[in-house]
Amino acid sequence: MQNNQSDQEVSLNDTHKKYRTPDGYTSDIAIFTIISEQADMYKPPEKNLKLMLIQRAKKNAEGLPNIEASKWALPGGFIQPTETALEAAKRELEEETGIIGVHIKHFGVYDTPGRDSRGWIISNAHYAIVPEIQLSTRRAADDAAEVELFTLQELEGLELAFDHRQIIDDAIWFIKKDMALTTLAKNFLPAEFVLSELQGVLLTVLDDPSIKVDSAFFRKGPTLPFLEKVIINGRPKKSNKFSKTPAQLYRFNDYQPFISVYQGKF
Amino acid sequence: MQNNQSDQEVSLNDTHKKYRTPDGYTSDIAIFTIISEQADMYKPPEKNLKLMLIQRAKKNAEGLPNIEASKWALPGGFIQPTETALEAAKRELEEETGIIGVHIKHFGVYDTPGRDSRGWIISNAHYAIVPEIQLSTRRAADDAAEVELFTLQELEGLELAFDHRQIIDDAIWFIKKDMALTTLAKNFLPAEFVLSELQGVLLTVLDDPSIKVDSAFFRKGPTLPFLEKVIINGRPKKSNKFSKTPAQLYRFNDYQPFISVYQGKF
DNA sequence: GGAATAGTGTCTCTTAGACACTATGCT
DNA sequence: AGCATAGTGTCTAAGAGACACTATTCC
Repeated sequence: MQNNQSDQEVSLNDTHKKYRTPDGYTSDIAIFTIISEQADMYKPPEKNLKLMLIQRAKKNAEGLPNIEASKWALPGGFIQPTETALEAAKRELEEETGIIGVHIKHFGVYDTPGRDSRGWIISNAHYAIVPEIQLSTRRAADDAAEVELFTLQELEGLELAFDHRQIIDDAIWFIKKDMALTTLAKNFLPAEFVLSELQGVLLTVLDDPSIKVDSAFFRKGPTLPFLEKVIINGRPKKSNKFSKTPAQLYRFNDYQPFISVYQGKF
Repeated sequence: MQNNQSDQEVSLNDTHKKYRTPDGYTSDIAIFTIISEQADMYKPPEKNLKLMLIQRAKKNAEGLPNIEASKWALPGGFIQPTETALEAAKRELEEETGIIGVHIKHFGVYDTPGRDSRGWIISNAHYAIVPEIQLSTRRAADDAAEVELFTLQELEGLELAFDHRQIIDDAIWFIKKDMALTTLAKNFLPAEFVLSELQGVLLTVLDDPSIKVDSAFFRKGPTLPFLEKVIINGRPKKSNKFSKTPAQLYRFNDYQPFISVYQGKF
């Protein structure tokens, strides 16, 4: 940080004669949510993965034409010297949506020379997972013209700012990988959920018989080491939220799965 | 980059009044190799994962006391505006060891305020995998007092500079994960190799019955979708390098495995 | 022949997945 | 009763892992 001028500082300044410093250090966030569209009562809803983007203003604060104006972009902003990129992402997520306490993960650095025509600007990319309720209520409050949720299909045709196409593609790849290999799915689910909910979340992103086929998934589910049945007063807790027949509620525990390609199936 | 002074540049400079820019943007590399110690002829050698570190000089170029002097550190240096962090890592790896064309992967950003007492310095961390021959020959040529290879055990007691303890711990974690989930192992092996070689590489980092137990590993090996037998003139190509009985040679193909915790074993 | 690594034959136990069936509770 | 979802019983095929065995080659 910018503290005492020791002789180390001098030697750093010396170094600076040879090495330029970046013109900006920013943090961008791909905010994902899964929107459930409840078709009927007692029916598992249609689930779709959506990404939140903002549309860049035509003019900047000084009334001058904005760069990459009216294109869609990831929310983000400059990182301050008193915070890490991840903290900046959390702060910006709160500023943008009012949401705190959700899962945010750093997944990459984008520093290709020329990626931003304004200068040498480095972006740390994160993805965040937000429960849909928090996001949709907030969205209504906000200026709806500028903030929008897009399905992965809708993203195809969109004009995106800077190298955000690449960042978004990478984000989607990371979210798929983490969904398959970690208990990331828990961030899309309430604390207690039913197996068909978990299945629905996984299917928004993964396409695998072991998930798609009910007989396989419902048999495997109860044995997964990172899931446990919710028991209350010694009796299994059940729910009717998506079916007439009461379904067992599950929750994630703290088990972190670790698997290997030299062992599994393909 | 530092090009024309357009009005975008002005607006950026405006922004700079509110947002400071970093004092340095660096790239660090954890250079790993697996050292084989051949006990006898016709015997699979002892393999050990080692990490290359450099010892920081007591004094800097101007003869002043160096910061974090005589502690061990990851090789690295400042990134230039004309290159990405990954390109800088490649360049620095070449400067440090003369090695080009090996596997380098970015795995994290370290930007906690105060991590470097000289200022706001951001480090991009990479790991690189280097075949041992290239590294050991080069090491002899270099100033051997400053560059050394350490086993993971030897790292425990070492005094490390800056936050490099954390970076190294993370690097080891990433290398384990990538070894288990991708075909990373190929970067530690010659193009054509024998199953026991692959097994030896995996065992330097992973501890799993499916790898450790010969009967499981040698049976699974030939069926792994990312491996193929080397066939020459319609005949399987075999080698005696580690055994009296000729052993089948394998190579990696381009298949990228993708597995899921909702399907496999634990 | 002895020794050491490579690889297979066979058995057991577990699991994925297919398919049919039962259970529950709303309308 | 009809219907939709939840979940189980049972079978088959495949795979993991244990164990014992064979194969190859050098000494």
